[in-house]
Amino acid sequence: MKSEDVARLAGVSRGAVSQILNGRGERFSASTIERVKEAALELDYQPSAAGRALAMGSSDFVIALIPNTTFGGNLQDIFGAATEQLAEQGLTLVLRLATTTTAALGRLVGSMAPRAILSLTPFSDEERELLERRGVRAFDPHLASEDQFDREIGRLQARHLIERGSTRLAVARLQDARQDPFGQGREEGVREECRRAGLADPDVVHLGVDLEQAVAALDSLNPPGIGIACYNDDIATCLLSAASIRSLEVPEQVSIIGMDCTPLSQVTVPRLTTISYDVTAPTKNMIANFLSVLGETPAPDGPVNALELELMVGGTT
Amino acid sequence: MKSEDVARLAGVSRGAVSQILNGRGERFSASTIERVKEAALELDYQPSAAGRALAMGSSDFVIALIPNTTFGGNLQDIFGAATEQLAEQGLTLVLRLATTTTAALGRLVGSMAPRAILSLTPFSDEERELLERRGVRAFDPHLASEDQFDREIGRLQARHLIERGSTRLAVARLQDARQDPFGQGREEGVREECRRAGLADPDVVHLGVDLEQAVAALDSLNPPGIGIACYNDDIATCLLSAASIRSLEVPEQVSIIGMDCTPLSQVTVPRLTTISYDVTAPTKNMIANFLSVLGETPAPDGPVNALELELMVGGTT
DNA sequence: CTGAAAGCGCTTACAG
DNA sequence: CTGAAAGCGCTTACAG
Repeated sequence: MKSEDVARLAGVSRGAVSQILNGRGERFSASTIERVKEAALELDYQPSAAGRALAMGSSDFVIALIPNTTFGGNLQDIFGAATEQLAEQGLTLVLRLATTTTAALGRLVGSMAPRAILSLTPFSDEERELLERRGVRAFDPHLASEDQFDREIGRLQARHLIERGSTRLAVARLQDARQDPFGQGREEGVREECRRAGLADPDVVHLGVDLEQAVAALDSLNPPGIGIACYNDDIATCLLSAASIRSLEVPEQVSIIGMDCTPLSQVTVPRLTTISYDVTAPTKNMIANFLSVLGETPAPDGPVNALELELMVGGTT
Repeated sequence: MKSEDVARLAGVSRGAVSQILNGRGERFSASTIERVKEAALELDYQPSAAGRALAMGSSDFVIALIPNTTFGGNLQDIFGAATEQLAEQGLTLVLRLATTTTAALGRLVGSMAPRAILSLTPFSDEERELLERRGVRAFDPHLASEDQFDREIGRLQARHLIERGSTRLAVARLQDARQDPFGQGREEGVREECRRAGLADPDVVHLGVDLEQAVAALDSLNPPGIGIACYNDDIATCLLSAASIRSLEVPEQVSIIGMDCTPLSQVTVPRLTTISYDVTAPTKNMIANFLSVLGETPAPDGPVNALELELMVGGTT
């Protein structure tokens, strides 16, 4: 099914088909336009992505890079809508696992010639420079300052723990450094609040989702009398189990606050205190941003940098 | 950076560059081959995907369809290795959210002309037929019988509960039918084992990851004295919390078995009894299968249909 | 053993 | 208002 077939059925040239189907057909008569569109529909014509890309110098692909990190929302929530919005603009959203090296990213965009590339995590300077050099538009959640954002999360956790009476804080980070990209910023946020409140610097423990590790980590913090700001809800849940094993009362002897507000975090006993953060929001902003840059949609109205954090007070603080 | 640049630098024609870089350059002298390869490296030459696709009639893309369902493994585990294996064959693996309609699938393959399409869930007959008609190779985990597989899981859960002394069984499925594609088969597996053991048919409850629902569901099963086979570990964890809220002893008064062996399921108190299933295995099989069909790799040795289920006995049964 | 030419399906100036 | 032609970057018969 090529454009020639459509042209023949509609009784026009291939050029006309192209113009009309791409919305640049003002100069054709209404009846011609109608005929061509019907022919395309009739034949279920799908323009060849390769043909278009070659002629236009860049493909209709938009690449979304998926980071290694696990994160709150599931892909469907994040990219389901975007896939369709972009399809309406004639663009094809494809997902790729985040490349490990900048060189690999170069190969990817070199061969695909995507219209744009989106990333759920900020691009490095090196990547950004490469993409610019190759003329590929790059978009990332691009918070005012990613680091600032993580600090804010840490501060929020710490403030809440302190409000609830903790006088000794700790930070529980992930053992696997690859999964812990935000740990540093959050730790600093907690430290800041400790100082502001005149408390000692927080102890820091690293652990995975593992009960033995959690018990060891908890022991090392010398409970009772500790408030723990956790990297995520999974870690918080582990520590909650560890407290139960050590027969420590939560929140009286050990306070715990998580991050993400995962579904499971809300079914623990007691229910976990955590911070809810809508991952889909910044992504939606990113997509809206991208579409507006394409000039095909009005600019997004909401501020891109809003920190949509909500404290969910449960029974662990 | 086009093949012409490489040709010029190496002092050969574009055709020669193409042949040599694609491994069909036996007929050229070793020194020519060397020169061309060096020139390509030197210029960091990336063949245009569009150019290749147009000339060859099909692109180098391999599409992997990601289902809506949440499932055990994370994407990185499942597709990280595959991305690289395919890259070695010159193929580009891209991920797409599973299309909602067969028509959308048709548009996708129509425009992308992928070399093959993989799906984590079996293709429907309609989809399979469409893909065949379009000449796109389709691969799915393609278990001996998907349904058979789910039955086996249900049976395994039920047998274990019965072994452990449960004389009254129940099945806990997901409330959201879209997330519950395997529920029916598993329920039947449980029912089968009940009959075989001379027990009454299992009660069936539907719930989401929600504590209130879990408590209500548990109440409706008239504990104590019930063994519950759960759709997944999240549901099992919910019910475990519900039992705690109702002060029911686990496993003495309520037995619970999950499915998936998620990390969090192994840090509950008591630790959840569940079934571990390596999602990456069938996917690896699928990829190996695909590569062998490409004729570029020896056929996979392992049986594709092995049911890699392992009972993980914890403290809830 | 190597190069020149045609063609893949599309779009876009350009000529009528 | 419409069509014929050139060109996008590649591969593949084919001619030398």
